[in-house]
Amino acid sequence: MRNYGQYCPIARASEILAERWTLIILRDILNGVHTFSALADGAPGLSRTLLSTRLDQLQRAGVIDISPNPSGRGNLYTPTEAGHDLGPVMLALGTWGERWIELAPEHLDPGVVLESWVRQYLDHDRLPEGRVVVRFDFPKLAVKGNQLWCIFDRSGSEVCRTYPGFEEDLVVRVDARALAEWHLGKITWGQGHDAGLIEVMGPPGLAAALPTWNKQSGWAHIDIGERRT
Amino acid sequence: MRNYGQYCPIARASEILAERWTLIILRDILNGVHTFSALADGAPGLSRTLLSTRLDQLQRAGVIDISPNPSGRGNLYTPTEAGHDLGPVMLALGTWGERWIELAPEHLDPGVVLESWVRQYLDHDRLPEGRVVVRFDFPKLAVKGNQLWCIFDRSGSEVCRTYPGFEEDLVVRVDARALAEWHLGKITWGQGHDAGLIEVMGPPGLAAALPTWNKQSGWAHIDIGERRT
DNA sequence: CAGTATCCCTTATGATACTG
DNA sequence: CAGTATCATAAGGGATACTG
Repeated sequence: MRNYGQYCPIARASEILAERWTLIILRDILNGVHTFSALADGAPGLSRTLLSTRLDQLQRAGVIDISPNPSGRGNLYTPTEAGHDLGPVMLALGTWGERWIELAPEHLDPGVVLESWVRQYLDHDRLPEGRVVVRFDFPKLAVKGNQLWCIFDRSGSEVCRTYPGFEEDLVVRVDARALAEWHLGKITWGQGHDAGLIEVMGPPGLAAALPTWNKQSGWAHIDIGERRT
Repeated sequence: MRNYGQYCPIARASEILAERWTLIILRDILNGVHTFSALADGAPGLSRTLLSTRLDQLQRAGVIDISPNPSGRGNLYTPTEAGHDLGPVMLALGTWGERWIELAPEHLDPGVVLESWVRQYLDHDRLPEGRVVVRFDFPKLAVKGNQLWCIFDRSGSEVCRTYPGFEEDLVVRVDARALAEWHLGKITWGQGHDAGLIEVMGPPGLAAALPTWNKQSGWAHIDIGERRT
């Protein structure tokens, strides 16, 4: 049953929002991700079929608009006013999640960690001129998938799962959890470094610059000290 | 895939909360509904099997406690501290739902409307001594299921789908939407009455008392005037 | 009564192939 | 590339029967 039959506002909202992937997609749209492919890239594990279905449902529910992309092909998926108004819901949900749901190994897909970095936390204005290619080694993982590349570029950065063909400027040996906690504002880069969880190899200037290319996470302020899980 | 693989707090929270029925069940538990049967009654359409599964998941996620019911048989399902802390999430979600999701006919199961009345909005302290039996006729509906009974009693009220065997003290002809909107604080009883959507037959004193047995809805203050759906 | 195990079916979803 | 239609499959969920 897709319908709860309840007039309660929580039930009405849940009919639309409490579906698999829906909130993830909406989070990204609200964060400025507006194209089909970019949404797909940000959610590995979500099939394009299902993404298409969800976007349809959100449009019919009046939460997003779908309009042809003026520049380039395809559509643009943008929040309606109702969609924008989901901000407080996202904030409440994320605040709760950060406080109460422990960061478990299954939350630490390194590809997602790097994608998030590039999409959410990277401050392109702080990047140096030109292209910086960084290889990330995740030593804790099985050999398959323990190496990823990031291409940092003011005009658009991206994550590659295979050698991108450009020479590596830096190599970073890093624990996926440390990287995630750094993004979340739980630890500083220096703390990760001192704990031996982050190690950067390459030109010292560039190595020192890497952690400065970031914006502050919106979740950093949440106090999980009170948590008793 | 049950897991999003994402460290983002919204994703972590969604893994647990964004499942079918989960928020409905949690809403009820947070509202003081603590037994299996009462939870099942409050969610027609939810099978006991699934309810059982969801309660299990919520316990494992640390959102509720399950403990033997000291009085009576069965268990008590109560919020943990993490569960209590969902209050703001529920509030944000309900506020959004009330503002943006129109009350459609499929939200107006009259059984649910009456159940909600009895469970959420009824102020037992204001009930008169003894038992008051009220039949509700929902004239807009097909013959099947258009009559329901409520037994109002200080020691516990309930909804019956068949004639409960007690003589009716009042008969109410009512539009399900009007009743729901009254509960939500969108209209007053008098407005519903004047619009011909609520009609009470029976002793005038009792008829006048009926709408005074209520508590104020928590959603009443939400301004949907700005909504543009 | 208060659940839970089992079985079976429906629905949801992923893979693939396809189209503008 | 940006999706969408089709189909096979897996997962989710309901009915029933069962247990303390």
